[in-house]
Amino acid sequence: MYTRIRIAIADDHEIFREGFKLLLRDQTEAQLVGEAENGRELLQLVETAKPDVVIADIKMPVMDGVDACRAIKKKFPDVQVIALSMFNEDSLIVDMLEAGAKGYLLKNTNKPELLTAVRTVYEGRTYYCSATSDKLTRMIAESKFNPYRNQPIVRFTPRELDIIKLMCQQFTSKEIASKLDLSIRTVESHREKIQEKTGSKNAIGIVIYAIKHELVVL
Amino acid sequence: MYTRIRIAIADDHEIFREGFKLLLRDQTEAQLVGEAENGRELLQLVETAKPDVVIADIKMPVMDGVDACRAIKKKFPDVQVIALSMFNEDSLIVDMLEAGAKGYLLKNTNKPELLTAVRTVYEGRTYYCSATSDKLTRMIAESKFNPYRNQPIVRFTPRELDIIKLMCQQFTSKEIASKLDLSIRTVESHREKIQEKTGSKNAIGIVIYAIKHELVVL
DNA sequence: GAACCTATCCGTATTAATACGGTTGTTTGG
DNA sequence: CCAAACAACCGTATTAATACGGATAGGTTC
Repeated sequence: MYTRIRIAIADDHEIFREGFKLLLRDQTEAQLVGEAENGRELLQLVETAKPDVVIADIKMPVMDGVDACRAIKKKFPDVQVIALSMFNEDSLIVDMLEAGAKGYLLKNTNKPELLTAVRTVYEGRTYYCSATSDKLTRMIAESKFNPYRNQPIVRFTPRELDIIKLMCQQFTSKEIASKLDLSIRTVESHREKIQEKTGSKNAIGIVIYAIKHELVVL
Repeated sequence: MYTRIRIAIADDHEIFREGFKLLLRDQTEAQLVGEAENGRELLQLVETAKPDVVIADIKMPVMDGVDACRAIKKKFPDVQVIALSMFNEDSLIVDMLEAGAKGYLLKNTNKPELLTAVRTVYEGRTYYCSATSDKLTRMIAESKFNPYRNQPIVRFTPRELDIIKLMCQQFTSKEIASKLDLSIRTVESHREKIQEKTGSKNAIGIVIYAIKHELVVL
């Protein structure tokens, strides 16, 4: 093998980028050709460094991994994207695959798996870590994910985000209503809407969703 | 400077260990002399590799960072410990400092900060990242942390852990009672107790506590 | 401009969560 | 061995959260 696979990495945490750098040392199959702190930087990087494979965190400031992936696949369809995430979450997986990612890794991955993933997507196939693979199987089995009908895209209104954040601070609907100068019922309506959007059963589900999707900082 | 500071690192995630490895390369001040996946391994490592400074994750399988730190400080009082955590959480900070840690870093640290922390604790002083430092200031200001009176150690009974885990799965008290074959009231009593122990206002507080303290896996 | 969508808002009824109070049995430290 | 502490359990009363239903205003599409 005389051409090494060119890799670019995007993650807002330096420690993760460094971790990947080291995982990619001392082997001849792939080489790191650039790193980015967010989606926008990643786009420039793809343009200049011409990587074969991009490993991108899903949650990043400025531009997240989903949008970056979409933009990359539009402009450079031959660049393969591997999504990187803390959580093995249904909607995150679907979002990234929908955006064109060909791989999905959790952040507790290791060197052999990383190289396998890189090699696999470079060869045009898909690679999912075992937990994600299991999730996908279950999603299809439960028909939660129907490939013929697009999954609704969850987006929150400013008011909904206000309420999610305050909920995560353990404020009751009454307290939130008072803070935002609304009727309690209005706050409760928003909560119902959020519950529906997140597929939650109750407030706890909303909070867990918010944490997994980094809508709030712990 | 002819003696480099000897560092050992303990974290159950390979990617973090690799990240730290790389952060410690290309500089002459410190050198990594060993790595461990959990507290027990770390203890052996300290014995054999004789590090000056240990950087330890708080949450690890087999033996956590708090217990490992305590054991290290007991047997090797000259070894300085820097705690490493995802969260800037009051009780985690207090636990580690109580166990004898001289530094506290969040996992989104960077190379200069890491080296500063290592250098500082090596010189016998303490280093807290700015967020932790702020927390400590606030804790003292609010007298939440009274250095003359030990903070109560929070431990959960098996039943309480059962209930915490089921709560995080969005089960209601009624459902939990049914699953565990208890009265609803019993479950509710446990919840009250947990709320008290965690200093939470409601169920949401319990869930956030559980996530921060890794009592549950997301 | 009519039909549609959606964010924001709110009332009523039901169910769940919480506050306060208490019993029993076990473990533990003096 | 006794007192104290605590785990596990439950009843009653109050407050909060949720289900179901609907109103209004602003923007978009056809």
